[in-house]
Amino acid sequence: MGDEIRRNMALFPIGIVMKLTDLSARQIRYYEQHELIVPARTSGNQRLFSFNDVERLLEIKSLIEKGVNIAGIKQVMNPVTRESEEATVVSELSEVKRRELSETQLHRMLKQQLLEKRPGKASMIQGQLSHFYTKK
DNA sequence: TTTCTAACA
DNA sequence: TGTTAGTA
Repeated sequence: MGDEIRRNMALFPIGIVMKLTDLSARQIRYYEQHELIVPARTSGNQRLFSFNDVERLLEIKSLIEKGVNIAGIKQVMNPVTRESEEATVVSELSEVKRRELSETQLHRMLKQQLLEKRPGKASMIQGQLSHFYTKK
């Protein structure tokens, strides 16, 4: 169960996540306000995202593109619980780790794990639920 | 330079 | 959501 920790390690600042997800900083922060994601924070109050955070953002992005609003996404996605706690626990360690890795190394790590570890999580219920929570 | 919060032409 | 202001 060590892979669980790796995926919840808070590693990247918002700038990297923006490029990785093609979401604006405004959107990322907005989704956080609605508790769709709960990234860790550095001692300087800067957000640090984990692989799970990025995956959740991609999932959110996908649903938004399908016309699902925040309320709908909240009901479709599992609420943030233990994941955020674990991310917080390792935030300090991660902050140090992050400085040991170059930006390009981080990009590699993410792309790899994101591409290989992606067994279609989309289920049928999402499409059906979107019918009720879609906002024209 | 990058990120943060708050606010609004 | 975009964007800007004033910081840290």
